[in-house]
Amino acid sequence: MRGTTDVAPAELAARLRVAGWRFARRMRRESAPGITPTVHAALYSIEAHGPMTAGQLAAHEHVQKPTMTRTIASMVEQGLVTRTPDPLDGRVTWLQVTPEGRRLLLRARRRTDEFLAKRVRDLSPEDRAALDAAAGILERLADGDR
Amino acid sequence: MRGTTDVAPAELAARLRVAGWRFARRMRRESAPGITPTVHAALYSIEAHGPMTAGQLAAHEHVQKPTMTRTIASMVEQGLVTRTPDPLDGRVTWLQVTPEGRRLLLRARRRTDEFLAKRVRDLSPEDRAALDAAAGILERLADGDR
DNA sequence: GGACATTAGTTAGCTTTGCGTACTATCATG
DNA sequence: CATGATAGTACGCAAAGCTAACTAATGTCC
Repeated sequence: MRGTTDVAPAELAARLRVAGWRFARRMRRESAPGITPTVHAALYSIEAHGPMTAGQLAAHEHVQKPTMTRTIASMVEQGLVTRTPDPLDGRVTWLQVTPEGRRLLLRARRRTDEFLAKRVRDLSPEDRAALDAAAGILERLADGDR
Repeated sequence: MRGTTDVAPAELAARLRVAGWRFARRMRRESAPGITPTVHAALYSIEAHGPMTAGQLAAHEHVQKPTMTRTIASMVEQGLVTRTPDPLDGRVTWLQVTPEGRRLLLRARRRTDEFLAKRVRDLSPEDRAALDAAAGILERLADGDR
């Protein structure tokens, strides 16, 4: 990647914003029936992280607690996660993915493949490597607190 | 970029979905007051493209026409774009960015800078190059029709 | 040990932004 | 001129974010 002319931050920022927004919109349209992107992301986090509290999950997803409350309610209603009250601290409840939830996650992943992975597969290895790097950088950009 | 171990499409897809979604969420949170991301994107497109019809704009943004109708109504109400009926075809109206709209676009861009470009500036040139490449690839991924 | 602050989570209500269906107005074509 | 296609709108629904205000539980401090 030597010899690349350096990129102007402001323009890159503008392009990123547009590209990212459009990408997210498309992802919503292509998401599997029965699982919205928000639920998908939350479920994914719980599975990856192990048992979490609602507050931890909200912080991790960078979302306000009331927003997460609703997402969790929806997941519980669908039987995707269980709430278990903490025996020591009566304020907190722990969230865990059910087998049902794990199944849905797998199914959704397969469904995403139909759309996204197919296209990813059509990219050159170089492009894939660029995207792979970008995914990490994007997350850092999105997550910072400042 | 030789020597990079090749990336598994399915996993890259999963990471991309999560990263993209989170990034978009963050962009919404950081968007300038007085301009929502959707309006921002639409305005940006009209300015970049020159005069467009509502249908063209909807297609370009990959959004249904009714959705775009509402976005346009909001922009017209705020004085950001003007509607001019086509003199030959009574069904179509042409959209143009007003000076007001251009001003807002500039302001929003500066505002985005406060958040995004600052972080972009902190990246290494290599990371910036990766993101630059990724922005284009992401758009291609999001835009395809298949 | 009781008053007060802090923390986890919920409830309620608002906004944005997507969708689909169904409609109107205009144009094109046989 | 009737019939069909096309541009755009109206309307209602759902997802997903926010803030403000609340409840319940826990901590703290005199």
